Amino acid sequence: MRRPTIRDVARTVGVSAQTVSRVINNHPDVAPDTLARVQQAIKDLGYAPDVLARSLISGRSHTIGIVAYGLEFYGPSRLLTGIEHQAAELGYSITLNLVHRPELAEVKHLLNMLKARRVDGVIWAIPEIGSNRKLAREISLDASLPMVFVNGDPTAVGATLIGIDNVAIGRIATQHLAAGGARKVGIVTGLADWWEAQQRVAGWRQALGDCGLSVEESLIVEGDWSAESGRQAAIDLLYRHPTLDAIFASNDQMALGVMFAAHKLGRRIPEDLSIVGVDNIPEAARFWPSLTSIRQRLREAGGRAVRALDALIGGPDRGSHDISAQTTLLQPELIVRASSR
Amino acid sequence: MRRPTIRDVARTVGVSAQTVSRVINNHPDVAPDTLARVQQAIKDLGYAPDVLARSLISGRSHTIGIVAYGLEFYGPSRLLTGIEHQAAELGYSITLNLVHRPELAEVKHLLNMLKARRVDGVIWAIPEIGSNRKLAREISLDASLPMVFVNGDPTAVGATLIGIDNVAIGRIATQHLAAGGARKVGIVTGLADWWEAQQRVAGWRQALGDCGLSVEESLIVEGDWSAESGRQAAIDLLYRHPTLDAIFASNDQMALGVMFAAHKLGRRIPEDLSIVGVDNIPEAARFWPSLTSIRQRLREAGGRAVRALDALIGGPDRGSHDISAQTTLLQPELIVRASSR
DNA sequence: CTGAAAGCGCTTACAG
DNA sequence: CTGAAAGCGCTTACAG
Repeated sequence: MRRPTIRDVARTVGVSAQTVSRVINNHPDVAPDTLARVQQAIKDLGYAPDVLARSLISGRSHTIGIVAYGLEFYGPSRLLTGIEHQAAELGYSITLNLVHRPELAEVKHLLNMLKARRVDGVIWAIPEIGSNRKLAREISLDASLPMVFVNGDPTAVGATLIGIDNVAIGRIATQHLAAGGARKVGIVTGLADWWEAQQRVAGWRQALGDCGLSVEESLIVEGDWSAESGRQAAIDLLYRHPTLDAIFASNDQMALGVMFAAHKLGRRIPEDLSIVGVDNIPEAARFWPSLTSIRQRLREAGGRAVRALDALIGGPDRGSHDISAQTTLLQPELIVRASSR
Repeated sequence: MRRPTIRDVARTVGVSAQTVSRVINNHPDVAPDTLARVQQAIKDLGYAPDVLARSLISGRSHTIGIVAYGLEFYGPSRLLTGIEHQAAELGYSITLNLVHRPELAEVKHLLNMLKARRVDGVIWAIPEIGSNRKLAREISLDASLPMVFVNGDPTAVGATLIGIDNVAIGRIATQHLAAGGARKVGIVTGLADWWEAQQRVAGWRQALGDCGLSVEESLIVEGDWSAESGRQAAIDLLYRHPTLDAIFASNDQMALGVMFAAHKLGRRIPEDLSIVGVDNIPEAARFWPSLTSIRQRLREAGGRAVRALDALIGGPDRGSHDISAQTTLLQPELIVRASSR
């Protein structure tokens, strides 16, 4: 009942284990007759090489470690889907590590575990909070563990990073609102310590400046990415600025909450209040009214991250290509619907 | 620059590798002085045992394989989060395999890969379509690979399964609508070949019968779980049955689409049309109007699946407990909001 | 309390 | 074209 080993195959055919190994690995120089008999035996016995034993000797596990966060959100889910898809295509398995609080303490422990599992590389896809990335980067360099970051500060020295241009997200959304005639544009940000949230605010500032609109700090309210926080933020904003005619919500869930508040307060969308969200989740088209949003190419970002990591790992001819750290920023795209003028 | 091995530690201290192994594994019978010196050396060198080598010899990888689907949906994401959380707690790593089309062909390939990776067990969380589960079950028995199924037909012989009572979901939703005075209750189903979708329809039928309401086949429209399909289905239903006063949508996304259609057609919610969804996604509370929905305890289902698998695998004293196949059905819960009378 | 030997399942030079 | 030997990093009996 034990799984058959390479030795079992060898015994069946009457050759050495070495010969079977050659067949498995498509080495040349196997007599056609031997080849056929070995292949037959492999089929008969249902033999499959033990990946663990192979990894032990080759030093490569063909596994990549994913450190991710907040799978209950749309963005991270899409990203993971993209990662898994591309990884499977390149022959990697994925070890998933979900982080609940992206804090310092866990970083070292996480990477130690991944190293002990001999992952070939790591994709670091938790938000940049405090110096957790810096630490991860240091450890990866120390251990010469290939690592690719997803999102976060692209100016971090020496790190390979695949990201979305979050400043552009804020800018595009705000420009669109201004172009539609908005004079006073509020913003509901994501959690303030998230890099992405900060960048979107920066884009909002830029665009207001460019359009000659005033930037008041009271136009900024922090949300926590949830619909409920969007609702509360909208109530705050509209109370502070009765003449507010547009709100940029940093994700679609919060935009939903903003809409809810607007309905409740009797503001017509988009006549009285224009609203733009971020993510372009599939449901956004069926919000009432349908939501103008910004599409991020998260699946593609995930796929690119894997390809970049694969290049760092070295592929078949390991180390032959010296890939220097590089940053890729994908551009977001505006999807106009009924919630904005 | 190479990772230190057990031999490096041994050499540093001046003992045998065997002694170091005893320290790592907390075996008794190590002289206190030796113990201390070995532990010091382990720290100094930053030694961590190679999980691969350990697995090779122990036959246990402390890794479980997850076969999942549709991470971009809320349900599967939550489930995976629950699985990962409990797995980490029990010391398992997770290998994630996303399936794009849950069809026959991939089953064998998938399980072969997982077996080659020497996973200790598998959680099978893709929808039951056709006989994909039967095949998976057979292979797992053949290979004596512990396997736990999530959702799907609980009457399948001999399989350990953690599920949600989907018939109850349909029944609770429909009873609630009837209790609110609905006389004609339409249903927007999920994809027809999904077990969950079928069960919810069955619950809807049961409840209509119990309440003495008529079950007409034209009250059933198939959706594909998306908001857009919900919108179209609602238009169909309201066209066929102008007197329809309630719609049960098999998930919240489709419920959102139903609401969209109702707004568009000028039906007031809930005065003219009551609506109930399923999943109770966080956004449901901020749909306009806020959506009555059915909560499934998916995170808990994930956690339970891991614990059940751990029991099958055998824990520390492997095989000492003979866990016979068993089924657990979690009960759903109605969350009443403004979309239903 | 401690060590020498064998082996988990495979692959990599090295002979022939 | 094929095989005997050594070894990847660890653990498991077996001696002492």
